[in-house]
Amino acid sequence: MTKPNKWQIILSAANEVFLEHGYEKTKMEEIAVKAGVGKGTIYEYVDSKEDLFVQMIKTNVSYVSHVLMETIEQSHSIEAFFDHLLHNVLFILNKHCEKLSFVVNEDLSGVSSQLQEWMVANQEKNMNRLSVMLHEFMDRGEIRNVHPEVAAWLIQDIFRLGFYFRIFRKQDNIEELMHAEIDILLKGLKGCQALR
Amino acid sequence: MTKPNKWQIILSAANEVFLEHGYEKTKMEEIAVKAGVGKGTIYEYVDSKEDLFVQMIKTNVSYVSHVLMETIEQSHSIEAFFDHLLHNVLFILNKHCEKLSFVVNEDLSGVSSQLQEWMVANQEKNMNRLSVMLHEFMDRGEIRNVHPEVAAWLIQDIFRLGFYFRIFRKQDNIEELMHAEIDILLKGLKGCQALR
Amino acid sequence: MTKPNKWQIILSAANEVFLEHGYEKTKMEEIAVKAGVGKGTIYEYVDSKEDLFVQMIKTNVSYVSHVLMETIEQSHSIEAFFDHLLHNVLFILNKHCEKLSFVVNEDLSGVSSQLQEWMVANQEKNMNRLSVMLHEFMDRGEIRNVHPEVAAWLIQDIFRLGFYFRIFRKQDNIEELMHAEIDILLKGLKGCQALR
Amino acid sequence: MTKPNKWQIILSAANEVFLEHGYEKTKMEEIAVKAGVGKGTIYEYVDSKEDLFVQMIKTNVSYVSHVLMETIEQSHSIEAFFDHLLHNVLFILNKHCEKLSFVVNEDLSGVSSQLQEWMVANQEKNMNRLSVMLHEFMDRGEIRNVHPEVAAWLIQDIFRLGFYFRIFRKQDNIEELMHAEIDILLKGLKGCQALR
DNA sequence: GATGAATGAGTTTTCATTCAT
DNA sequence: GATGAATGAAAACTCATTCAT
Repeated sequence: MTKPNKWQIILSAANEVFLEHGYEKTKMEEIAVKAGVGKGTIYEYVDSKEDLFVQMIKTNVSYVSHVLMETIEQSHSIEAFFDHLLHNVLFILNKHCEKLSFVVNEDLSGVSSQLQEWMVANQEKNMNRLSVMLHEFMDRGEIRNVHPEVAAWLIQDIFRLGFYFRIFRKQDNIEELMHAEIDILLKGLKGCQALR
Repeated sequence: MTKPNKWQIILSAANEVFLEHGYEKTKMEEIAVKAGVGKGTIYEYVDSKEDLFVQMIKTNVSYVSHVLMETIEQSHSIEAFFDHLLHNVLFILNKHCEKLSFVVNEDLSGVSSQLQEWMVANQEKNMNRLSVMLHEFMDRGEIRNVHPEVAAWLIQDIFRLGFYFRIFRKQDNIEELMHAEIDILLKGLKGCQALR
Repeated sequence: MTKPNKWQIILSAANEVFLEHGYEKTKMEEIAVKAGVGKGTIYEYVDSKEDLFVQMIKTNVSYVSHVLMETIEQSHSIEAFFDHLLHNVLFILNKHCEKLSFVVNEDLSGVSSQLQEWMVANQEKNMNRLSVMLHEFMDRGEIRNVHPEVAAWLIQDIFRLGFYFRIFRKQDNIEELMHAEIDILLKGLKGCQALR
Repeated sequence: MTKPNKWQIILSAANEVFLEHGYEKTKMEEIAVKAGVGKGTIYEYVDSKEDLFVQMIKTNVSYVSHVLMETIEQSHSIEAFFDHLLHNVLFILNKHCEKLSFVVNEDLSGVSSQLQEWMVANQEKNMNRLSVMLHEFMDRGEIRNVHPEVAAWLIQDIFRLGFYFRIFRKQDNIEELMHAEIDILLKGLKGCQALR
C-alpha cells in the first residue's frame, strides 16, 4: 500500500504516450520519464516494448468489451438495450475517449499479428454474445428475423460512430448522432412491428 | 509502350509491401526489390518514404471514392443504389481487396497528420454527396426522415463490413452478409413504407 | 579518478581522426573505434558529427588563444614578448602540433558557417588584445608607429610559420626559422630605434 | 570556334560551385546545370569529381604563381618589387578574389593528398624564386642579411593578408593594410639602411 | 559525342535493450 | 530491486558514376 502499484503507473504512462505518438514513434525513454521510473525498471514488468503495448491494448479493449457485456446483461428488451448502450458509450466517450481510441481506430497488424488475432477473436466473442441476445429477441418476436452477426456488427458500429465523430470530426452532438443511428437500426431490426 | 511505366510498378510494389508490414516496418529496400529497381530509383519519383506512402494511399482512397460517386450517379432509387453498391463493392473486394484495405483499416495519424486530415476531408466529401442523395430520396418520400449524415455513415459501413469480414475473418459469404446489412438498413431507412 | 573521463577520450580520438582525414571523410565509426566506445556512446555527449567537430575545434583554438594571452600578460617589452612567444609556440609545436594544426590551416566554411564566424571573432579578439599591447609599446616609444592591426596579424604569422613548416615541410629547424622571422619583424617594428 | 570551348565552360562552372559549397558539399549535378551540359558530359573531360577539383585548383594556383613570377621579373629593386606586388595583388583581389580564395584558405588534405603535395611543392617553388631574388638584393646590399626563406614566406603573407581581410573581415581598405604590412616588412628587411 | 535515368555503396543517427553498479 | 550509461543493429537517404539510347 505504501507503493502505489508501480505497474499501474507504468501502464498508465504507456497508454498516454502510445496514444500521443503511435507505437513506432513512441520511445521507452518517454514512458519511463512520464512514469517517473528508470528505463530499466519497465523491463522488470514486461519483456519488450511490444509486450508493453499488447498489455495496454488488451486492458483497454477488455474494458470496452466488459461494458458491452454488462449492457447486455442489464437489458431485457431491445429498446432497453439501446438505451443502456447509448448511456454507457457516452460515459466512455466522456471519461476515456482518448485513452480508448485504439479500440476502434488503430490497425495493429503492423505491431503484432498475435495482437491482431486477439483483437479479432475478442471482436468475435462480442459479436457472438450479441448474436445470442439478438436470437432471444427474435425468438420472442421483439425483432424480425435478421442476420444476427450482421446485426451485431451494426450494433458495434455505435462505438465506431461515437469515436470517429468525437476524435476526427471533433463534433459535440455525439448523443444526437447516436440517437439517429439507433433510430435507423431499431427500425431496421423491428421492421413494421415498430408500429404495433 | 516501350516503357512499362516504372512509376506504376513502384507504386504497386509499395502497395503490396506497405500492406503486408504496415508503414513503419516497411523498408524501402524491400519495395525496391519487389519493384525490381534500385533503391535510388524510387527517390527519382518521390521525396521520401512518407511521400511514397501518402501517394499510394491517396491513389487507392480516391479510387474507392470514385466508385462510390459513380454508384450514386447511376442510381435513381434507394433500392437501385443499394443494388449497384452491392455489385460495385463486391467487384472491388474481388479485384482489389488486399490493395485497398488501407481505405478502411489503417489509422494514419502516426504517419502523417496531413494525410489523416486529407482522409477525413475525403470521407466528409463522400458523406456530403451521400447526404445530398438521401435528401432527394427523402424529398421524394422514398425513405422516411432520417439524419442524413448518420445514414451516410451507415451506408459507408457496407465497405467496412465487406473489408473486415474478407480480410480479418476470411469469410467467403460476403455477398450474403452485405445483403443482410442492406436489408436492415433499407428497412431502417424506409420504415413501414416498406409495406406499401 | 575511477572514470578516466570518457568525454576526454572521445574528444581526443575525434581530434586525431578529424585531423587525419578532414571533416567530411571522417566516419563516426572510426572515432568510436579509436576511442574504444560504441558509436552510440558518442551521441551521449554530442548532438551530431558537426557538433563534435565544432567542440573539438573550439577547445583547441581556445587553448592557443589562451597561450597567446598569457604570453602578452607576462611581457613588458617587445623583446620579452617575442622571447616568450617563441618559447610558447615551440612548446605547443612539440607537444600538440598535430592536434592543433586546424587552428591555422583548415577552412571551416564548408563545415559550419557558425564555427567560421566564431573563428573569425576569436581571431579578431586576439588581434585586438595584441593591438592594445602594441599601442602601449608605441606610447612608450619602444616601437615606432605602425598599423597595430597589421602588426598583430604579422605576430600571429609566427604561429602560421611554425605549423606550416612543421606539418607540411616536415622541417626540424623551426626554432631557427622563427628566430629569423622575429628578427625581421622586430626590425620592422622598431625601425632604427634598433640601433639605439 | 563555333563551340566556345566546352572544357572552359565546365571549369568555370566548377570553380563557381566548388567555391560556393566546398568540395564535399558540391554536387556534380549542380556543376553540370551551371555549365549547361549533361552530367555525363563532364566525364568526357575528367575522370572523377576529385580530378575536376584538382584541375580547377591547379589552374587557379598556377595563375597566382604566374603573377608572382612576373612581378619578380619586372622588379629590379626591393621597393619596386613591393610596388608591383601591391598593384598586382590588388588587381587579383578585385577581379578574381572569390575565385582564388582557395589558393590561401582551403585545407586540401582531406580532398587529395596528391594535390596537397602539389600545393606544397608549388609553394616551395615560389619561395625558391623569391629567395633567389632576395639573395640578389642582399648581394647588392639593398637589404640586410635575412633568412631568405623566411623573408619569402613573409612576402607571400601579403597575399594571405589581402584575402583574409577581404573575404572574412569584409574590409575595404585592403590597400591601406597592405601598405602598412609592406612598411613593416621593408623596414624589417632593410634595417637601418632605411635611413640612408 | 552527349545525355540523364538508374544505380547501390556508404554514412549518420536512433533507440530498444542490457548489465554493472 | 532500481537505475541509466553504454551499446550496435538497422534504415533512410544521397550522389558519384555508368551506360543504353
